[in-house]
Amino acid sequence: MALPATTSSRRTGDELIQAVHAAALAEISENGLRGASMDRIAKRAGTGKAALYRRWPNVRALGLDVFLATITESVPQAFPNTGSLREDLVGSMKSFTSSFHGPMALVLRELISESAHDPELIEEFNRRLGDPMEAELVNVLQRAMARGEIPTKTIDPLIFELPDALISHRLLMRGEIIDDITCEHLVDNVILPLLEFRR
Amino acid sequence: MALPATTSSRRTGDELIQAVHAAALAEISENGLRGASMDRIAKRAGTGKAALYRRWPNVRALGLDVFLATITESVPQAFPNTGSLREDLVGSMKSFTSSFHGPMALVLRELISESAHDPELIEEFNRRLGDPMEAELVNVLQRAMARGEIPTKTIDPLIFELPDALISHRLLMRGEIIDDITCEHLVDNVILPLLEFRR
Amino acid sequence: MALPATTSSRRTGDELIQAVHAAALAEISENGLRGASMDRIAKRAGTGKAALYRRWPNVRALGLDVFLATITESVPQAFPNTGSLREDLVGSMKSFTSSFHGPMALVLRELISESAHDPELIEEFNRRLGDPMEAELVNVLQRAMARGEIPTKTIDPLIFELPDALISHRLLMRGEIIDDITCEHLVDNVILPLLEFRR
Amino acid sequence: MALPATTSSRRTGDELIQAVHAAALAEISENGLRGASMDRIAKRAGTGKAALYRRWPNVRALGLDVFLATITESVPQAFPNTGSLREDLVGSMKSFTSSFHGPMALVLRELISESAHDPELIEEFNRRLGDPMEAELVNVLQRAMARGEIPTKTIDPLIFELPDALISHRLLMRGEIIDDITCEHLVDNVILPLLEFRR
DNA sequence: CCTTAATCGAGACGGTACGTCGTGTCTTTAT
DNA sequence: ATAAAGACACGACGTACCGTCTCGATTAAGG
Repeated sequence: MALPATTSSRRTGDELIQAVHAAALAEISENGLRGASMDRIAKRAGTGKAALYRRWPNVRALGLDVFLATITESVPQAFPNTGSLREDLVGSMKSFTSSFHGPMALVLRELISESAHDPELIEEFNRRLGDPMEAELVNVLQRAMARGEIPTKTIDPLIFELPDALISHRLLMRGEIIDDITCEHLVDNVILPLLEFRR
Repeated sequence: MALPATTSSRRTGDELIQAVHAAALAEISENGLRGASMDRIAKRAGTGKAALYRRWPNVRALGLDVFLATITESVPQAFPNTGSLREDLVGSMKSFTSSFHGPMALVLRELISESAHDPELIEEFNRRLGDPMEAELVNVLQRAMARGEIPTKTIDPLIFELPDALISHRLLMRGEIIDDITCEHLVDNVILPLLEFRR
Repeated sequence: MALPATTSSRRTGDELIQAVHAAALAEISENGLRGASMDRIAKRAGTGKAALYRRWPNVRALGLDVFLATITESVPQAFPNTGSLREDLVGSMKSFTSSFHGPMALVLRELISESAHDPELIEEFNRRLGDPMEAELVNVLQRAMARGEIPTKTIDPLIFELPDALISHRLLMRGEIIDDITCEHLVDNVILPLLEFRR
Repeated sequence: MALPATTSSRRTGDELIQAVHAAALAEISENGLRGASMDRIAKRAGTGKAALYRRWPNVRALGLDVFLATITESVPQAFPNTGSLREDLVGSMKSFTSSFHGPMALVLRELISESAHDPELIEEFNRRLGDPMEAELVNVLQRAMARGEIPTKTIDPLIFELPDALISHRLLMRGEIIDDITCEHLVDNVILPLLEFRR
């Protein structure tokens, strides 16, 4: 019958990591990334602290790992290709923001907050989420240029920053992920005008 | 008779607060707002922890107080009135950003970071710095409307958020206050176009 | 109509002392002499700490004062003179021990306990309670010698110590004042035999 | 191969306890049990407060532990058996009292003093020192009865209390352990007469 | 297959900071 | 001058975490 043989009392590798992820997620949801303690996560996961510190240097790194593991499941790696710049942009923003349900938004908030004290966290975050997304965005824009929706010229990098900045600002200050209406509003009234979008 | 006061061995009210502010500033500069400890601030200020906790509930509140006390000295309460919207905007942004020298920028960074865990901090911050600045900005824009530089219509509040969002984003992610050139860039390529500025 | 004129908001001298005594007694009953705090006593008495420290150097001294003020009201200053050594001894012991009701016994217990750290407390205690009692005891014994109940010779001072030692020992270890039966037992089976009492 | 162990940088169990005992003894000798602080004991022992609180709930319990550990090394567990009741009694009292050198006497004083606030301390004290000694004393008396030195009848328990009471009374009030001469005096003029000792 | 090395669970260790409380002194305001 | 109120400087309290380390038990790998 090939049962997975978890009769054992000790867990190893992936099995353990799953348990820790679950424990960390619970702990962070309850106490925030800031209030989470390695002690409690270990207790919750039914393991010792050493097993945690062997894999993650501190709570932040663990938190980021859990966050990204959870998010990258639900965030589509490729942005939509609708044939319309507006739809591509709105769609990708919506799909990004909508992937943060309740607790995940708060975890993201705390990760952003912790960025101020942890350059490695920023780096890892960009490497695993920011950079891929930026690359996709570039594709979206290049397709729009090819279609003639926007002028073929270098795009002011400042414009790239605006959505990120706005999302993190709202999240930090109000604790809310921007909703779908705000996404459309941002695209229609800020991004597209600045890109000299026509039609 | 003009005796120089302060013959006393114990400090009272304002005198003590000055000492604490200085101590807290030093401590925060060295260890960050996050790494600052009430113990050490008290020791530095030559007082006891009780005197601190009597006035501030935690390090964040103290940090904010010190920050605002320092900043509100150097930030001009009224924005410039040059007769030109562009000059008004660029001038006020520059004067705002340039008031954060070295350590102050880092303190601001940490305050923004801590905002994620402390709604009262946000409130106090807005009350003492954000709101007055927004009011001034409204004046600037009304003057520009009167002069006919921008259309007389309600301005999308999203636009108000962009500078704040950008400043805090850059500060969190890169630890830098945006420089004068970026200020001009932001005004010329983002704000003014979105305001439908003519001439 | 000669009302006692406590219309004033400030109390003076004796009036204040009465209030402090009452407050201290309440505080000590609740928290023990050890757990009593000047802060709370002042608060209870509706006065400031300065008024307390102006009169008593510390909680122990105040406690002793309250204790003696209360006790010396109820302890008869002179021992009985019944014409019988046994009756004199039993009577004086009983009248002494029976003057400690509930809370007072605990206060005495704590005073004895604090004696270990406060020589002045011992001194004051002896001066105001121990010495007078010893003097009375000497009278009792001299009368007995005159009546021929015990030999006319110097009495071993060790015997004087036994009742005190026993009372304090029982109080410290068990928290109880010795009862009337034990008083009689002590006199009949220890003190009188050692005094070579006849008949 | 007989390696000398203890190459480690961290101490474990017994090793740590030894260090703490030494530190506590030093601290108590300097500041008294009352003035001793967990902070300082930890500092002296080169450990953290947590390691102390993990084992002892407060300074008193630690003090008692140190005291008993030190005393039970030097106090002979079995009383002498000289064939003479007087010698047995005097010998055992002397050997008991003489085991308190300088600082130890003061520690005992403070422990007795603290007994007033800590029933568990009394219990532990009796369990580890008082009860064994009483058992030995019973043996001494039974041997004396067998030899016919004292009448074979139940002994008034009050008599058992007298030495303890006297020792603790002297210690509390004068800070002194009774000396050898007083021991003999007590045995010859109080204990033996009350036991109806003959010869 | 059996040893050897690694990892697991548990928790102690040496530290640091927390926020509260109590002390005894000192200042302020008002009687 | 002294009462009431409470701030001040100090330092101990007992708790919670941190990140490291130790320890025996268990398991996986490799010769």
